[in-house]
Amino acid sequence: MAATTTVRDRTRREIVQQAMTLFQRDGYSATSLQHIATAAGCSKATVLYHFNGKAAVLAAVLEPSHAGLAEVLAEVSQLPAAEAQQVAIKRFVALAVEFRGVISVLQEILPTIEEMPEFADLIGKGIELTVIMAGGPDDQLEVDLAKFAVNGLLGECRHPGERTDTELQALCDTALQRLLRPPS
Amino acid sequence: MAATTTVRDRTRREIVQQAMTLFQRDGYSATSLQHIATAAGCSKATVLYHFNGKAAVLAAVLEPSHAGLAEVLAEVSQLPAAEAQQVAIKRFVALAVEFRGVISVLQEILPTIEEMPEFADLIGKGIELTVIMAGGPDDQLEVDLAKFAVNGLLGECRHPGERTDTELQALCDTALQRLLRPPS
DNA sequence: GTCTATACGAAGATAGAC
DNA sequence: GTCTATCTTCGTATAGAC
Repeated sequence: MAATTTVRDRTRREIVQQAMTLFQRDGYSATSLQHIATAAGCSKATVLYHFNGKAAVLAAVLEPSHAGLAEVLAEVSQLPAAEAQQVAIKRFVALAVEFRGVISVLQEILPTIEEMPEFADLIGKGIELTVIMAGGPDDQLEVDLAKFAVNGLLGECRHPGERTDTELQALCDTALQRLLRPPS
Repeated sequence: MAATTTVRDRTRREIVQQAMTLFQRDGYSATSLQHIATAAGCSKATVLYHFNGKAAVLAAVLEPSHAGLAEVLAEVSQLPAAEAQQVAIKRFVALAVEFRGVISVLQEILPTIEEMPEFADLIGKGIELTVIMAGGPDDQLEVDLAKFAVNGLLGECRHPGERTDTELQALCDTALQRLLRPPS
């Protein structure tokens, strides 16, 4: 009941794939369900049969990065605090570079995220990892600086093509090293 | 022909005032012309008589911060490079704190800014000041870190009410001091 | 000069035929 | 599962009252 590729699955995947491309190129709000449907070769109603609204399409687009974040968080949570911080920073930068294409979409919807319960868990996990990168929740200044670093990093991940993955990684590493200090 | 407060001026100001409140509370794209008109006590068409579209309303909302940015830029441009950097950082943080309320709106529209010529100058001036904060255009790494810092700062200016202006200023000062180094 | 009334195309979303 | 037809609301535009 699992490994067979149904028509349903193929259509779904095509919609997600085309939506991801359009969201990255034109932005989330500038991309209509009609655009997605046309690119995927189906009708608007078909998109809404597979996904419970435009936000659900976005949730599907973000799912791989969500899963990656959850995996990093689970791994880091089992380490002692001092070690966890360094590993979290390294893993987070790698994650941001890997999914840099969809990060601009995340930035765009952030102001209106409150009314999108689809993304509450994604945002929550992001905050959890941010606290770990700050070396724990005790030093409020370091937590704030970690949030500052995350915002800077997300902003830098936009502008696709301006930088190679290697260059982006180097820049983010430098910035986070300057910003985040281990607790003394 | 100048100092008299016409009905026109009063209506215009009311529209801008209400639009600012709604943009900050609900986001730019989630705020309709109808919402603005109702809050301002007039009709949708009246809003469009005074402003040439929704983007023009936003431009009016952002005008004070735009003017502040232009003033800082003009002032800093006349200083020698080494001194300009420090002054630019100080002034930019103060500017961000002063206009923290509208910054989330700026962040929201950034992905679609290309199709909004109304804001080309605002964005351009922001980039100019960023380069100055980096200590000049020569060291690409420092320029990138300055952009990184600006993104982090803009992100922190959201969440109204979480921090006082003083706390926000202290945080941004610390972050920019850690991130940006004077050229050696 | 300032506003109300009305109309148009496109958006997200739903109902129902096949 | 996929479609056409339809609904509501959006941003935008214009005609015309005062």
